[in-house]
Amino acid sequence: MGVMTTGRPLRADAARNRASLLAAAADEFAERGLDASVADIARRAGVGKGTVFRHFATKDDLIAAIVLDRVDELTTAGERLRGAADPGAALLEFLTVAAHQRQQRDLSFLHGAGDVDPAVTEARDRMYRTVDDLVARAREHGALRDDVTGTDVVLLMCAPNYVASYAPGASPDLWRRYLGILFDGLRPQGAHPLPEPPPAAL
Amino acid sequence: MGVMTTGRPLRADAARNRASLLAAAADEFAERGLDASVADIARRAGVGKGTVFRHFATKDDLIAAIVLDRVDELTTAGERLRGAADPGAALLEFLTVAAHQRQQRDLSFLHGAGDVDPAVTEARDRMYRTVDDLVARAREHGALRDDVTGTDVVLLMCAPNYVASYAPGASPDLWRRYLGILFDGLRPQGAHPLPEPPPAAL
DNA sequence: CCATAAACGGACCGCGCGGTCAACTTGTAC
DNA sequence: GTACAAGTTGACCGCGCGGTCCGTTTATGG
Repeated sequence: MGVMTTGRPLRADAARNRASLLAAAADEFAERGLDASVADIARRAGVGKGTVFRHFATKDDLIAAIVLDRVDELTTAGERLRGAADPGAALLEFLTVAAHQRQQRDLSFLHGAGDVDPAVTEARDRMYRTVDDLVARAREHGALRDDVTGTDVVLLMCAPNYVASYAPGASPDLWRRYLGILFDGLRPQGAHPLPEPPPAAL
Repeated sequence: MGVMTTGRPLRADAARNRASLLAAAADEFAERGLDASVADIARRAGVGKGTVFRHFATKDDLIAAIVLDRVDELTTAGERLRGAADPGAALLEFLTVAAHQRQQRDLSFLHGAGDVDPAVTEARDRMYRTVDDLVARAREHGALRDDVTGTDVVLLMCAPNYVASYAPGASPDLWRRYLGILFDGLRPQGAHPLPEPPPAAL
């Protein structure tokens, strides 16, 4: 079951509620993690709990809808950067955009969110291809060590956020620091051989 | 409330059960995450659910007990490496030990586990100091960029496991690959200045 | 052996969760 | 203005969780 297949257009108020709901859910998940309760999300959006399930058949579908949005944003950013003059800087910029998506304590659910909805799988694949592309260009340009793959980058993408999320009182921009360290590790200069082969494509 | 304060020594079978319980819980948490149910843990250990709570007043206390073990192991490893000839290699070895602690999907709960038990806080502080020491030595030895702190390393420690945990079918040693990349990012050669100041001590 | 305290086990409790539903409200097309 | 479909709502359900409790079993010191 996917994101409620809408036959005809939504009524005005329904569309508004759907939007508040998505926003509230994104905030709530960002603050409390994926365990945030549907009731809390509804309250935050100023609607009844029943309304949530009218728009999204399941909590997982709600998550899938948010993931879909985020992934599409990322893909768009990636495609915009495909033509950049400096492919190395473009890859760094892409990773910055990825990590910058709010303070999202971690967007692990980017991978997490099961494949309830084929639209999510498809969007995710598109994003993976975009990353592959950015990685290939950066490597050709000598800005990236030649033993890392697009899959590596996809996996590493969320790490700065994850790491920073464990420093309680720290700056909300702390992830930039760890992205800096990560990116230095991805540069070709002074790269040491890696002990394990790259993982298969996701 | 801490790990059950034991007045006198445990009965033989009780000690055995306590050990199975700790092992079963570690396995279960590693496989299913911290949401694994106490009932499942009890079943896996071959004891009744009541027995779990006889040994650990609370699920959080059980977690704390495991964390305490792991942290102490780490500290021991760190202290052993303090005297190593090559402080750079020693730091890498320490990070390897840290990530190697089983396939633990992530040992995030290392930070996570609230400060229910003062013994945990104390053990954690000891470990932090050990890391500070290893970091200082590595830096003095020119094996580590001079803008990263012990706190940075503590935060980064779990990243390789975290990253690898999102590659479903991959090698259980995949974390070594990402530890390699991370460590290259920590080397002084070709380090670019970091955009954010280091976080305060945890 | 036996007496006894220690340890065990599983039925039981209250809670909060995701999800349902039938009565009610409201936007909208004519 | 009105009729009706679309939308909303909160009480309600079943479930599985962490945690409790007491009748039963068992290790152990003398």
